[in-house]
Parts: sequence; C-alpha cells; structure tokens
Amino acid sequence: MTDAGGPPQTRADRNAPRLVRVAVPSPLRRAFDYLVPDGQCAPAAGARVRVPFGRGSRVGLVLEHIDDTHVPAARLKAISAVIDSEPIFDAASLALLRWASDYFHHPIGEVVLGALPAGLRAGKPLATHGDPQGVAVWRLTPSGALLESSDLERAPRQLEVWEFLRAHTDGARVEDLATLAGDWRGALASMRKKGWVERGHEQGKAPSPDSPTAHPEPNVEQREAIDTVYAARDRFHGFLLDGVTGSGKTEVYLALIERVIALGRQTLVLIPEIGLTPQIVARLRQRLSAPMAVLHSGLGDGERRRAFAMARDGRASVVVGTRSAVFAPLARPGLFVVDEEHDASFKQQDGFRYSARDLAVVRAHQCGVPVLLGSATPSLESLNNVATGRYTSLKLSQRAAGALAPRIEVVDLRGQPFDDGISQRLVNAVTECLESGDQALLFVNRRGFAPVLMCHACGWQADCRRCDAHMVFHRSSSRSSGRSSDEHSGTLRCHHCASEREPPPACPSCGSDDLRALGLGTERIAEALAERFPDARIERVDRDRVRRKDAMQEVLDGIHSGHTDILVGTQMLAKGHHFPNVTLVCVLDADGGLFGADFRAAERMAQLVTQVAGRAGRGERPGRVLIQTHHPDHPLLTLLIHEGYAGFGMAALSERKLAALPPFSSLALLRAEAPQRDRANDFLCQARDRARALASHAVQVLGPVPAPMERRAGRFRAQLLLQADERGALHALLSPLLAELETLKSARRVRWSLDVDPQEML
DNA sequence: AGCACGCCGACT
DNA sequence: GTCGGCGTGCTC
Repeated sequence: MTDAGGPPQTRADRNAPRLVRVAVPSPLRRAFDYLVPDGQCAPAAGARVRVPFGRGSRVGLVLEHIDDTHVPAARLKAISAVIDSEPIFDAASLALLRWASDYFHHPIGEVVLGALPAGLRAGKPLATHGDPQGVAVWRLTPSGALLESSDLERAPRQLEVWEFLRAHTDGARVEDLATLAGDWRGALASMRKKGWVERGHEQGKAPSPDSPTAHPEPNVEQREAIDTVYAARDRFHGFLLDGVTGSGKTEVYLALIERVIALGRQTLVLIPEIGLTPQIVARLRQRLSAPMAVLHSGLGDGERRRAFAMARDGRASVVVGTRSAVFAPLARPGLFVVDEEHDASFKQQDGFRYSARDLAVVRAHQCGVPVLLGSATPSLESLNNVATGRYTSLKLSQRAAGALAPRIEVVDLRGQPFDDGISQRLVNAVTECLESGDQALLFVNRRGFAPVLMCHACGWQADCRRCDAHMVFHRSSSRSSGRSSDEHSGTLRCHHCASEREPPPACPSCGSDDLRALGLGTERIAEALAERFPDARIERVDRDRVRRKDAMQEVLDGIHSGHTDILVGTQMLAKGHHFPNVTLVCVLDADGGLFGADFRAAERMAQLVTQVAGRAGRGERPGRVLIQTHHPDHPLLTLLIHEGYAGFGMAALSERKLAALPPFSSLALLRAEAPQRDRANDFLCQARDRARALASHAVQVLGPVPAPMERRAGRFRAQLLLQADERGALHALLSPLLAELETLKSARRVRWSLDVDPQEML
C-alpha cells in the first residue's frame, strides 16, 4: 500500500548505501533487506548479523548482497551488529538451505536459523579452530587405569565408560563418549568424584585407530561397488547400494570414506535415529583414523556447536548425523552417504517438513560429488530412480560367510482357534526355538494392553474426548511389572493426545460390568506368552518400556547377555539392531500393512517384514520367520515371500503407476486445523478455489476432505491434496498459491501448513 | 509467530 | 468509569 508511489530505488550509484538481504527467523515466507552502516564492512553472505526487527532485535543470517530494494527508504533499518567475521555457512550449504526453503515452501528464516545449533541461533560466537589449549578430552587417571573390570561389575555404565577410556589412552572427546548408550554422563561424574577420570586437553592430532591394517577384505560385489562409486568421485551421480541385511553395506561405506579422506575431502553420513543405533557411529569411529564429528539430538548444545565447527572448517573428515545434519556446512565435500535410505525418519513430520534423503541428493548435485543411498529394502522412489536410469544400482547379494537366508512362512489365521493373537503354530515354533536355546522376537504393531475397551452388553467403547480415537487400555500403569494388581486395574490412554483416565468400574452407558479389552497390544502378548511359557524370560520393548533414558540399553544388554528368551516389541525393535541369537521372528498381524489407509502401507509392511527377517539367524543357525495373517493369498504378500523384496518392489511400482501415485506423480498436501470444523474447511475451500484458478490442467486439486482422524487434541483437521504428473507443474502452482493464502483472512483463524512430498497422508 | 492497536462487554 | 476479549495489521 505505502510503496505504491515511487519506482524501486536504484542504489547502484557509487556512493549508494550498501544493502544486504537477511534471513530473519519468523514465519514470514520472505527475507528482509537491511542497510550496512557507513564505514562498516558489509558482512559476507553466510554470516550472522543482529538486526532490529519489529519491536525487538533478532539474530539473522546474510543471504546475499543486493543492489536495490523495493522497500521504501523510510522503512529500511540498518543491521545493528555483525556477529561473524567469516561466513558460518559456506556458499554451497547456503545454496542448499535456500533450495530447501523454496522446494518445501518453508520460511527462509526458520530454515536457515533452524539449521544452527541453539547457541549459534542465539548469537553465541562460533568457536573456530579450537580453543588454543586444544579440545577437551576425558582420560583415566593413574588410579583409574589400575582398576579391574571386576571392580566395576556392579556399575555397568561406569564399566562401559572405563573400557572406552582404556581404549582411548590419549583421551576421549565428549563427542566420542556420546556414542555410548545410556547415562554415560552420570557415570563419568561419579567416576570423577572417585578420582578415576580427569579432564584434559587433546595433545596430538587425530585419535589413532585400533589397527588400520585389520580391514576385512571386501568380496567381489563390495569391491565393485566401491570402485564404481570411487570412479565417479569428481562428478554428481546417484548410487543405490541395495544389499540384504548382513551383506556388508557398512564395509562399502567405510572403504569409500577412507578413499575420500585420502583425497582430502569430507564425507557426510546420514543415519536414522542415532539414539537407538549408536552401532554405526562406533564402527566408523573404531575403523577410521580421521577426526569425526557427530551431530544428533542427544548431544548437548556445546557438543553440537563443536561438531558444527569441525564440519565447517574441515577438521572433521567424516560428519555423521541424523536428519538435520544434511545442512551441516562442509569445507571440502567429497561424498554423501544415506544409510537405511528408506527410513521414514529422514522426512521431518512437523514444522519444516523436509526430506533429508532427498536433500542429500540435491546437495551432492550442487557439490558435483556422488551420493550413495544404502538399504536392504530401498524405497520405491529409489527403485524407480534405478529403473529410469537416474541412479546406478549396486547390489550386494551375498550374506556374510556362513549366514543362511531365513525361511519365511505364512500362518493362515482364518478359522484358527486364536487366543490372545497367538496361533498354535506360533506356540510350537517358539517352543522349538527355546528348546534349542535360541531367542525369539515377536512384533506387534500396537503398544499397551488392548486398543479398545468395550462393553459386551451394549457396545459402548472408551473413546478419547478430544480425539476421534479409542483409548488404549494399558495394564501396567506404573512400575508394577508383576501381576499382583487385580484384573481390571490399569489406565486408559489416548495415543494421539496426552489424555489419560481411569477405566470406569462399569459401563457408563448401560451400567453393565462386563467391560472387555479387545484387540492386541504388546502388554497383552507379553502376558499371554508368560502364561504359555512360564519359565521363559520375556522382555517387552516399546515406547512405554523404553521411556527412561537408559532403558533401551538395559534391554539390549539383557538380549545380548542371553538373559532374555523372548522379545515382544513394536517396530522400534526392527531398526538396525543385531541380535545374533534370535532365530525366530514373528509378525503377529501383517493385515494392517496389507490394507492400511495410507498408500505407503504395503511398502512399509514389506520393509518391516524384510528387515525383521534379516534379524533372524545371523550366526550359523538358519532363521525362521512366521507371518500371521487373515489374507495368506494377498498378492503383494505372496510376492514378497516368493520373490523377495525386489519382486515386491517391482509389483508395487506398477501398482503405483496405474494409480498415478508417487513416484509417478508429485503430491503436496495442504493441511489445516482449528478448534471449529468450519474454520478449517472454509480456509481449505478458499484455498481450493485459488488453486483451481491458478492450476493448469496438469494439476489436480482434490478435496478438501476431513483428515483420516478428523478431531485430534480437540482440533478439527482437514486437508487439500494437490496432485500433478509433473513435479514442475505442481511447483509452478505452489509459490503463487502460498502467496495468496498468506493474505487470506480465513488463514488467520486456522493453523495451516503445506507438506511437499508427504510421507503420510494421515 | 509475536506484538501492538483498537473497539465492545461485565466488573472494582 | 476501566480491565480485557480477540479481530486486524505489521515486521526490512
């Protein structure tokens, strides 16, 4: 309105004030222009500045120098301070951040500042090139070095720290220690009190590797994969390392990383959920002599800043991290690796909904270096990229020496007597397994005791008051692991909001006291197994059980020491853990995956089944996998069992093609939620009208429809789907559409967000 | 998102 | 007479 008057001022004249475009953290989808005060050096692109913004002041990041601006001179403000004398993001990382903001349509300020550790976001200085005294390390004191492992047998955490420090005689950095699971910090603190450990400073350069020559010799396939990627070291190319579990993908990563280090370049390795899988970090650390930086959410901010700085100035030859590490600045990028590339956790599910896997590919492209995506169960997107020739497939088909592929069997549940979800065949299999002294692993897709509490007399069900969902009956409300408590004690919990309440003593609708817990959860399965196998030691692994910080490690210890006989758990057990003594794996209910509401349900089920099958029988003993289903003839399931994941993938891809679903089309989902149903719907109807007006016929605008679970935590949710055969057509629509949506008054009354390439439609 | 300004209800 | 509800506008 106010800038309607004059033409854009041109400031190209010699004495023109210098201007910079700054990303400022705010939900506004644009950058802000500022003056550089006279006599001051213009901050470089990629440097942080403090700027006045609205009433207050914020830390922003310079995106570029500009010659002119549409902002009227009267409204322009000057930056108040330059924080970094050198850019904190190199040009390539900055280019990636801008690309990501553009592609996922998330505000540039939140994208850029969100990629920084909290301290840097707040304006703390970046510690460059280490403090003069060197990096702080922990090491054993002389008295600590005199300990025996038996002295620490009652303190397993301390024992682990002690063993770690004993292996790192020149001191272990905090980032190194962070690869240990559990409360290593607490253990370190008590060991310090006892005078066993001390803080020091790193003397030498890189920590020395255990034995740099002890590399296992790669097999033919591994060697070919290594050579093929290495041959592409000076250009962009995508590779899919498609290797069954146990075929040695990590060995390929390691060999390539070593070669890339020898070229003087850095490798960025992305892994899913490092909190649960520190193994790969430990393995990289143990094998590689070069300094490594680890970036994940479990780190403290100081550690994260140090890792960030090491990546940025090139001190770290290898940077390993979860999702957000894809934005870490790199001085000399040489290779990008995404391990378990199919894993859903690479896509952020709220706020800035980016895909770290896809961004790794974009970044490799921008840097002109190869990217290696690894998985035993590649995403259909990646399989399609191989089929179209965009990626080169590298196959590892041989399992490690002696390991046999597991036998997969389908258990037809139809017409079977079926107590607590456990078929007789499953009971027999577990019995055999335990008799031979092995461990069994059972997957259930729900935690809690039973997903529904129903009145047998009138059909009433315990529902959440704030969500369109049943409340899940949990038997173990607290630490009482035994079954001392009476039959009906427990808690009703909603898995979609924080609601929790006591189960009613009788039906609130008809007064009957015949309330029954229906369906299967991990607690019920564990309980049912305890009845059938009274002598077996059963461990339950789900989010409830592992909530405590070091609980996961306890569970894993129990499994590896052989203390546990039967494991009952959710998907979280399928991710990356190696259980050499497990020879029987059971999927208790595969049907959810066959008929899930989401179009990716079958893909996820196939990945889960294949991944868990890979857990079975890694020693010399062959594994056995049982899949319980009411649909034993389901074509995708049959295919998976007889042709393996590759056969499944081909068939699933042709189904996607027929249905014009990704990767054969591009999707974007506009979501909205509000306390009133109409508000969410009104906004999306307006959005639909604008979208239709802007859309070429290449883009379909579908909806709005209520979200699959319409009410969640008291808010009504709805969504509008945009679908296009060509990605370009979709993105041509999105930018102008979002610009319009921001100006809608109905937009102010809802919470809305755009999800580009949605992973879940729920 | 935050934060201001601004214009209409039930209270000291 | 005011405290305060949230609708509307703005952030270089």
